[in-house]
Amino acid sequence: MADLSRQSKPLFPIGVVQELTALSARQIRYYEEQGLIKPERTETKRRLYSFNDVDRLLSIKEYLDQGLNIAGIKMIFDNDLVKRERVAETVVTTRPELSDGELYKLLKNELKEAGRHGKTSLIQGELGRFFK
DNA sequence: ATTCTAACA
DNA sequence: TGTTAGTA
Repeated sequence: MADLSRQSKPLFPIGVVQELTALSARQIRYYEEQGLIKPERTETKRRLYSFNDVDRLLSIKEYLDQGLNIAGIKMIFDNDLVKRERVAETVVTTRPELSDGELYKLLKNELKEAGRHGKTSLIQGELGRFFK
């Protein structure tokens, strides 16, 4: 596990995230209050966002102008976590002959796709009607 | 120069 | 959500 730590490493300050996501600092901090993201803090309380946080913010923006509210987005993220765990469990129980290295490679790709865009399109449509 | 928290003519 | 005030 080397690629994972890179994506979750706290790197950029809110100013950079603002440009990367085209979101206002106010919005970025607000989504944090709502529990959608959890950036690290420096010794002096300044926020540091990871690659994953930025990716998350971009997803939030998409879901938002698709008509979902904070509650709906929370459910989608929670559901993504369940899906990731389910995928991992499935692979492990189905192919016990895989070496750790092979298993890791499979999981890394599966998790990346599931966490990104695509696997959520189904539930996305459902939640859209109840939380907009 | 930047970011942070809190608050609202 | 924007914006502004007073800091760190």
